[in-house]
Amino acid sequence: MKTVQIGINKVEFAKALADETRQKIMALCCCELVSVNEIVNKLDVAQPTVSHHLKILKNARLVKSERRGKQILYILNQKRLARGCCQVAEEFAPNQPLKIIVEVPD
Amino acid sequence: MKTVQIGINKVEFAKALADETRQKIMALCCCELVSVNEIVNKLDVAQPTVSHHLKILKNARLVKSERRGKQILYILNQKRLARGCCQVAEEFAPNQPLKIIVEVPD
DNA sequence: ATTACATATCGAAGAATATAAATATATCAA
DNA sequence: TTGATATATTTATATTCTTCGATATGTAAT
Repeated sequence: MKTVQIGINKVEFAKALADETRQKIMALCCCELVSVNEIVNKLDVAQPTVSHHLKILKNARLVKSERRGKQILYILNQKRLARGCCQVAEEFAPNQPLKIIVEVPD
Repeated sequence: MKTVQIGINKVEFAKALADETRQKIMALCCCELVSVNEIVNKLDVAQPTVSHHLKILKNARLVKSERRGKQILYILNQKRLARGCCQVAEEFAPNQPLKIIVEVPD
């Protein structure tokens, strides 16, 4: 059994979240595949800016992407986001009342 | 009935977490009251730097403080941290498998 | 091959942030 | 009140980050 990736860099994780524009992008792609242009059109920022933020999210593995024709579609990696949040909470708030997190298989 | 404070500013929350030094400080005061000097001595940063970071954490309500004599003691606000994490997860990862968070009263 | 379209990368400018030295404020002890 | 200690604030500097125009790369259609 190989171990692939243990944990998440909490600083990188938090930095990826720490921007208004990136949070807007995350909201847009949290639940469906969206193209870069769709994001550009819905936000008031230039295309290179969106690409830049997507790169940061990609490096933090918070989004996945796939090409469809000329477009590249992005979607949030919900699992990774949730794990990051849990990891931060467990690290810094270990005594919180009692938090039982159950992941039920499909 | 007065409403006091609904939710947490997710950008401010993430920004407060998005620094290596601040995460070290949070780790140091996550579970006990610590003085500024204790933090300074355990980290390799100057005292004004620590005060600066504590102020940011305080503004985000992620730490509480109280004076004891000449010292000011800080402690992480675990509840607020946990709520921030949950709020981020719920906002951006609403479809995560099945996450049951149960808070059991004392 | 050429053109059009979609996205990425480069480079520069400005804004925000982290850091620390110097100084101010507050508390305690003598 | 003076001196010592602890922390905060001010100020300056260096670094990092965000943004966008210009340009490059990649894909599809003709």
